[in-house]
Amino acid sequence: MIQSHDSTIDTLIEPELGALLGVFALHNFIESLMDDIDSGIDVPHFERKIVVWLDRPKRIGALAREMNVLPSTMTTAADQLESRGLVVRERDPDDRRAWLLKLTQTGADLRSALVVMARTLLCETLDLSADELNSFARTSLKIHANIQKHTTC
Amino acid sequence: MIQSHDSTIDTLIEPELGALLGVFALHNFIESLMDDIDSGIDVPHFERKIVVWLDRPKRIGALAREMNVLPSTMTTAADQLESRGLVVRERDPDDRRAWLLKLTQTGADLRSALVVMARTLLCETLDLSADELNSFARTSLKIHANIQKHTTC
DNA sequence: TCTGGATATTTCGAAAAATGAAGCTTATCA
DNA sequence: TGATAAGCTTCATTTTTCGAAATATCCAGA
Repeated sequence: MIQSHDSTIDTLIEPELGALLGVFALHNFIESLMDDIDSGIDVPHFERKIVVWLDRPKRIGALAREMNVLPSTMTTAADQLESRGLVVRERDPDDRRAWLLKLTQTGADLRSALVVMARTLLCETLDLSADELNSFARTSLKIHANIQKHTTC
Repeated sequence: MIQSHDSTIDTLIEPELGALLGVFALHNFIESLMDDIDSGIDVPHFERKIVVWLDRPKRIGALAREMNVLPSTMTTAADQLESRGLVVRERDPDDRRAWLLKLTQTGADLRSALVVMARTLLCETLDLSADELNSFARTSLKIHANIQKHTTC
């Protein structure tokens, strides 16, 4: 198992690569924060993520694509959220095959609590300046919008 | 299942919230890109992610914390990577309990291929200006560094 | 208008992934 | 020196996700 030093190399970091790792790190950090926050809330982890993603009513299939899971996985999670009164399924008026997941008031309250607390911890913990945060948010929003273009239902 | 409109509300988006969603979206987007890229590479998904995370040799426990998984999960994944010749385990010279995961040349080659291709697709697909990308990368690197402070082994 | 192909979601068994308790070794501290 | 904590591993169990098949709906082209 132990080999000589010559058979391995150290890799270099380029700026964009650092950006990727930063995004990964931030994503994982936020996830671990969310795990910590709601140890008192009996909602499974993935379902909690869905609640955060539901900034507006979305189709099950679109949400699955955004979150990089299969539709069948999203179906199961939606069942869970629905049984807990956090979302309702509504027919998409534009397409009778499709369903919209929409937060209930209970779901929206949970979402607000999750997001506000995660965001507060994020700003305090990561020590970004106002400029950095605004710029990061602006680019991040643009990225989000551009990605939506690629996954629009 | 179908309820009246009065029982649900629409939520508003604040900028920092958009930033969070952007990060989530970007993370998922990169992951789906990586899924697409290496359909010809017989390495499971999580193990591929580990390869990207190994910008330098890291302890199994530290890596597990960074990636928000349990050490036992990381052990299994490391076994896989080792059996494929992508990493080697080396004793941490500072602590004989601990192991460092270090990329082999094969692992480093795979990492370069994954990262370069993902980054190229990222820049072309998401249409960021050079300023936006550099600023995003800079903040992202800072975020990464700050998060490392919270998970240092 | 009709038809064939594509799409949206669901079901449910199978597969994959992750957990978590227990164990061994090593490090730290009083 | 002894007690406690930390790092990693093992392996049985649980959880999560996949994926094939099915049904309903949509849509473009003939």
